[in-house]
Amino acid sequence: MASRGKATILDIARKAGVSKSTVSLVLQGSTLIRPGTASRVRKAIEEVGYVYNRGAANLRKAHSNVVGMVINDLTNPFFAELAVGMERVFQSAGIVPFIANTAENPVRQGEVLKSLLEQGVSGLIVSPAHGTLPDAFERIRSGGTPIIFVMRRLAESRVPVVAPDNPWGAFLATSHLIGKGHRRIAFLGGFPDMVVYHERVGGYREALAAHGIAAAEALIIQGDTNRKGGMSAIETALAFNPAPTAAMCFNDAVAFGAMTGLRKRGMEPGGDFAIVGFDDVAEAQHYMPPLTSVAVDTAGLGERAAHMMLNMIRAGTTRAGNHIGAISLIVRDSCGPDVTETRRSA
Amino acid sequence: MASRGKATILDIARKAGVSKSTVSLVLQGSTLIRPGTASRVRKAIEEVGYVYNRGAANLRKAHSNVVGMVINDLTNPFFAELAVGMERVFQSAGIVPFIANTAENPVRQGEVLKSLLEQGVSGLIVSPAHGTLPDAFERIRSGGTPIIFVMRRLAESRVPVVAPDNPWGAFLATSHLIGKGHRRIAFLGGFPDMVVYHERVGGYREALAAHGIAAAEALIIQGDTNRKGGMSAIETALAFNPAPTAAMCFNDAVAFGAMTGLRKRGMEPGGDFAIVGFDDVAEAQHYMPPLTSVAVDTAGLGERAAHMMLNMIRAGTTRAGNHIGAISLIVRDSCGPDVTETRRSA
DNA sequence: CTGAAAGCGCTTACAG
DNA sequence: CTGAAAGCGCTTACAG
Repeated sequence: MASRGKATILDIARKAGVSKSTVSLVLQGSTLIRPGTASRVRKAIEEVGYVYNRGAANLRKAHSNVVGMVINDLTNPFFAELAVGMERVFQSAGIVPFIANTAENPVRQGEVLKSLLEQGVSGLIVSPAHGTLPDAFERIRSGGTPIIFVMRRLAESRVPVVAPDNPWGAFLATSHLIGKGHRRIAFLGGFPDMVVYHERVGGYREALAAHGIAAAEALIIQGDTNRKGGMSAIETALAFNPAPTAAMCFNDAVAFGAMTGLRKRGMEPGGDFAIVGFDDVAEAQHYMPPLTSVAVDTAGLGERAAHMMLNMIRAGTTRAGNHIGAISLIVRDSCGPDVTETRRSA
Repeated sequence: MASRGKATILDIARKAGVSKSTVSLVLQGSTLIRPGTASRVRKAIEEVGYVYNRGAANLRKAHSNVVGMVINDLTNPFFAELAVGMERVFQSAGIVPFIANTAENPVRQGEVLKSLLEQGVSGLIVSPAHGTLPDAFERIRSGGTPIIFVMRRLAESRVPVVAPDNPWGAFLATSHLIGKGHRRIAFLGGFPDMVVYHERVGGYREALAAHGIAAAEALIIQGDTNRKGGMSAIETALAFNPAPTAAMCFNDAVAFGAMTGLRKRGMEPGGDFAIVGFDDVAEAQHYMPPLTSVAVDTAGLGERAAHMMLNMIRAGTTRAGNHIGAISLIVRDSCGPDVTETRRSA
C-alpha cells in the first residue's frame, strides 16, 4: 500500500497512537518499550509499508553503516572474488558494502572516491588502480576515514595493506621450475611501477640466486598483466637464443596468454615449455593443461581485510598492522615432467 | 586540514562571510551568485577541506542520485562486464551506481534490496537470482521505484526487461551445427525454472524443426549453467546410443566444461565433436579451440539498460518498453569442418 | 544578488 | 515506559 510519498515514522506514530520517539525506539529494537506497545507499532509499520530512511538516521547519528570497496578491475574474476568475499562479511555485520570499479583508471578512481566520501562511507577498502598517487589516500586518511589497501600497495604510503606473500610465492614457483631441471627461466608480465611486480620479480631472482643461476635480465619481460600481455611476452621470450625453456608468469591471466602464444608457435605447454602462474584463479584447474600456480586464498584475504576494517571502524582508528597472507604452490600439469630426464637424454 | 568533525556549509559561510544559503547556491553552481562572491566561497571550501554531505542534501531534496545494480553473480565475467558497462553510463550522468552481488541466492537478494531501498536509491537494475519470486519486485515497483530486469526475466512479471534475443541466437547456433551436417545435436545445461532456458531451448527446437529433424527429448540435458554443469552434461550426452555428434550449450561456461569433459574421454572438441556456446565471453576467442558462440553485446545491453533507467527516473515512471538486443553468431573453430565430408567419407 | 526561516526524517538526551 | 524538543547538514521558497 504505497500512500502518496513515502511513509515516515510520524505516519506510523499516528497510526499506532504513540509518539515518533517510541516508533524510533522500537525500530532500534530497544527493550525500553513495553511489548504490547512494540507489537502495536510493528503492526503499523507493516500496514503503511514503511521503509527505513537510513540517510536521515545517519545524518542524525553522524556515523554511517556503509563502507566502500573500490576495485581496480571487476571484470577480472580474481578481483571479483575478492570483492564478493569482503561483501559477505560486511553484509553479515550489518554493514552495507558498496562495490565500485575503477577500470584501472586513476581519474575514475578519484571520482569514485569522491562520491563514496560524499555518501558518508565510514571506511574504504581499495585495490588501487595503476598509476595511483598516494597523496589522495593520505588526505582521506588524515581526514579520519580508515582505509585499507588489498592485494596492491603504493610505494610511499602508510595505509595498512592486506596482501599475499608475493616474494615467497614467486620464490616457490621459480624453485619448482628449477627443480624440474630448467635453467633458462623467463619472468613474464607486469611493470616496475607496481610494488607487486618488484615483490614477485624479487622472489624469482632469489630463487635463481639460491641455486647459483645467473639471472638473465633480458628474460625478464615486462607487459600487461592480462592474456594479451602474456601472448606478446612469450613471443619476445621465444625470440631469444638460446630461448628459455620455462616461464614464471606475473599472474594466471598472463600464463593463459603465454600458453596460447606457445600453441600458436606449435609448442605444447607442459610438454615443450613449462609455465607457472600466480593467483590460482578458478579457471586454472580446468585449463588444458591444468595450470601450476601459486594459490593466494583470495576469499580469505578478502575476509581478513573486511574484518580489519570492521575493527578499525569500531576502534575509531585509521591505523592497523599489515597482513601478509600465506600462499601455497599448487602443482598441476603445466610444467610437465622433469626436464633433466626428457631433455638431457635427448 | 581536517578540523575536529567534518566541516559543514556553515563553516564555509563563516569563513567566507556569507550566509549558508549562498554557500549552498555556489555548491549547486547557481548563476545567481556574483562571480566575486562565488570565488570567495570556493576558496573557503578548499581551505576547510569540505566534503559534501549528499545524505543531508537528499533528505531535503527527497530524491537521491543513487541507483542500485543487483547482480546474480559478479564472479561470472559475463555479468561483471554487464555491471561495469552500466556503471560507466551512470557515472558520467552524475549518478552514483551501487553494485551489489546476490550470489544467486534469493534470501541474500532480499537483504540487498532492502538495504538499497533504505539507502534511498531512485532506481534498481537487477539480474534476478535463481528462484526469485516476482512479488517482491512488484511491491517495490508499486511503491514508485523504477526497476529494470537485465539478461534474465521473471515469468509472471511486468517489470521491463533488457535482454538479448535468446530464441534467435539459439536458432542461429543450432542451424550452424545442422549446416555442418550434424543431426544428433544435444542441448546442454540450464533449468526449466529460468525463462531464458525456455527461450534458448525454444530456438534450438525451432532450428531442428525447420530442418525436419525430430528433437530427441533425451538429448536436452539440464544442468548447472557453469563449467561443472557442462562437464557432467556432456557425460550424460555421450552415454546415449547413438551418441550425439554436436552440442548447443546454454552458455559459454557450460561449453568450456563440455570441452574439458570431451578431452577427459579422449575426444577432441572441434574434431570429434562440435560445440557451440552462448554469450561470447572474452575468453571464448582465446580458448583451445576458439569457441564458436552467440555474441550478445553485453556492454551495449548494459548501457542500454542504464539509459532506460535514466529516462525512467527523469520521467518519474516505473514503466518502459522491453528491449531485445540483436545477437550474432561468431564462428570460430569449435565446430570443426563440415561433418558431411569428414564423417560420411569415412 | 543575498539572507532568514522552515523543513526533510530520523535520534537522542531530558522530563515526567 | 513514553513524549516533547532540539538538532544532524543540507535546500528551497520567500523577502528584501
